[in-house]
Amino acid sequence: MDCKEEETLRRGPWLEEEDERLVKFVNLLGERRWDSLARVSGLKRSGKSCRLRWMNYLNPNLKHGPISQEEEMIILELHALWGNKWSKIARRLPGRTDNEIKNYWRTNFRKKGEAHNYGKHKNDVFDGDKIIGWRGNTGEEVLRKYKETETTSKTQEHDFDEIVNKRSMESDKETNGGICERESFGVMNSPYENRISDWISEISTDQSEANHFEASSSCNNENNNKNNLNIGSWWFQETRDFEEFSCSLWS
DNA sequence: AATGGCCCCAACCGCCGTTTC
DNA sequence: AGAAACGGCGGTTGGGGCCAT
Repeated sequence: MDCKEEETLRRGPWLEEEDERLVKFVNLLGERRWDSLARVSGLKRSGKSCRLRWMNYLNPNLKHGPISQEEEMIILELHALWGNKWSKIARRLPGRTDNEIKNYWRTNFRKKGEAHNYGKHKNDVFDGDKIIGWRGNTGEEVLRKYKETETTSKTQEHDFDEIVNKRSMESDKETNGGICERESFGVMNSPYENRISDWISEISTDQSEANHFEASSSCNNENNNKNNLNIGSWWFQETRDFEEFSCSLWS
């Protein structure tokens, strides 16, 4: 990225239309090569900025809303165990980001002292130094909830990885427009997330329509027909101007 | 109503490890 | 093998909103 380009990079809060564009391109290109994605999308943002926006806000796998008591407990326990390993802690909390946990920790515990809130709740029950009841939960309940979360986390990671791997293996015979149905994990609920979900559906529809158009307009060419059934190929094997294509998505 | 202080959180920064060429 | 690009991570900052005065 040259100096001239750097000068024109946008910073600060993301606009809704930028979000929309980023979602479209992440779903087309995948969550990787962020610098390239930033370039071809026409977004005047750095690759890092795009990645961060996706990872911390736009990713439909994210859970928005307040941290639950169980999550808070897990954060406390894991922070005691691992320290400021926010990403490591985040992996144990499905749908939460390292940034979110970091902010939550700083807001709720750092100033007050890590153990300050731990044991101050009216429902916390102690046996000497050991907490045996946490905010109305028995020790067994807390442990069970933690283990459930751990299992859910692993299951979701596994399910998603499996889909990604499957998609990777099937890349030569793609039939679903390259869109990974993340909402199938049941973690989309806010209006904004629903909106994003709509965008994703739009892309899928756009691709299907485009695919159909290409298939019908080039019926004289058998090879083209084969390629046109492959949506991933349709987007990228053609020698079309990607910038031009990106502008059409932006409008 | 104005304002100052505080809180929250999105976004940025810089460093470092990993991957790619 | 080495350099460059990329991606991940933890720390920091800045702005908007809320609340007390």
